[in-house]
Amino acid sequence: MTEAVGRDPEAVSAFVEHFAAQLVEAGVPRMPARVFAALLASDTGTLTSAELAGQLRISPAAVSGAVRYLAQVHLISREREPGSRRERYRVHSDQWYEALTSREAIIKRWEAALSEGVARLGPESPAGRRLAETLDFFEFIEKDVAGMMERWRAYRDRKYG
Amino acid sequence: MTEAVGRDPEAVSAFVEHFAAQLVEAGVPRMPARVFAALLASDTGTLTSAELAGQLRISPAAVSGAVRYLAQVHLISREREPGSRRERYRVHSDQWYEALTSREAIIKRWEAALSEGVARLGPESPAGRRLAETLDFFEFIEKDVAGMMERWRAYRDRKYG
DNA sequence: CGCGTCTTTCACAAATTTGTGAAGTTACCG
DNA sequence: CGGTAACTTCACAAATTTGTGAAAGACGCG
Repeated sequence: MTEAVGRDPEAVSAFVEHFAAQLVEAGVPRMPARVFAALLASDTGTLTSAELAGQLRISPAAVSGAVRYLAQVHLISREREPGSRRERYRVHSDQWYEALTSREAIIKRWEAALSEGVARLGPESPAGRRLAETLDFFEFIEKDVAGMMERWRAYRDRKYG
Repeated sequence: MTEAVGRDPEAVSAFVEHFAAQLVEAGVPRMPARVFAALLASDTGTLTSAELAGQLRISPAAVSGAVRYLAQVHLISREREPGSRRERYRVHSDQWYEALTSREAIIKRWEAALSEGVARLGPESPAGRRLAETLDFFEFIEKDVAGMMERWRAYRDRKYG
């Protein structure tokens, strides 16, 4: 066993389950949420599949599924330990919140749907106008979020070096 | 039947189902998503329970459940038509995106969980530091989002009067 | 090149979620 | 004050999702 479990397994587990529960409420599937929280609470920010299975008391299959999900939405990356078929999963400690908050791909699809709606309903109809304004909002947000992340990085660099 | 169905029911329905599908993918339960999309695509921005049930081909019970959900997360408001037991549901056309994007309550709970995690794991441990920085991020975001909404309103007022 | 370990895939059982019909409640209207 | 239209609650059936064990697949190592 590596340092992964941390000094006080009880404390780690308490945090992992509690934080995961919040993510679940926000719409994240349960296993991915637990895996993600476990990674976040690990000292190195990385854990192997076996460590995750042991710590969370779930089957390797469940780890596999959760990890695939998290990688797909770019919340973690998978790296192969050289000289082993062991895989290491890592939180993108500097980027993961962007994935959680901006969700660019999803917004893009919203925009596409709205845009089509404007065309279908007619840009001059009251409903069409409402949709157009909504679309406008998302386009605005999308640009502004980029700036916000910029500001965050500046703030963080100043504070944490 | 009021103007609720719009000029081309086919077009309205196509948009409603398509947009709702995108919301569902983002984690919104199906019925609330459909009801919300229908309201968004209505000319007045309001529909009655009966209109929703008819247009979406769902039972009054389903409308009731969806509407309760949407009201709880402040995506719609319910108003009583004076002199009728009919209820009218309305999209908060100026505010609904804030509810969708900032999700303040959820972030608050994330912050609480993170804060507790920092305490439990120790602010000086590597994991504790990671959690602390994450918490910091959310606090930053929370403040900045307020500013972003401000900028949106200014932009919108200029453009739409 | 084949052994052993780690990971993924697959089919299924369990648990959860979803939407419905029907009964129950509320409150307008005569 | 009933009658009744409109909404809500409740219990349940259907559908979906979730996590598992078992088997198959990948791949480093000897």
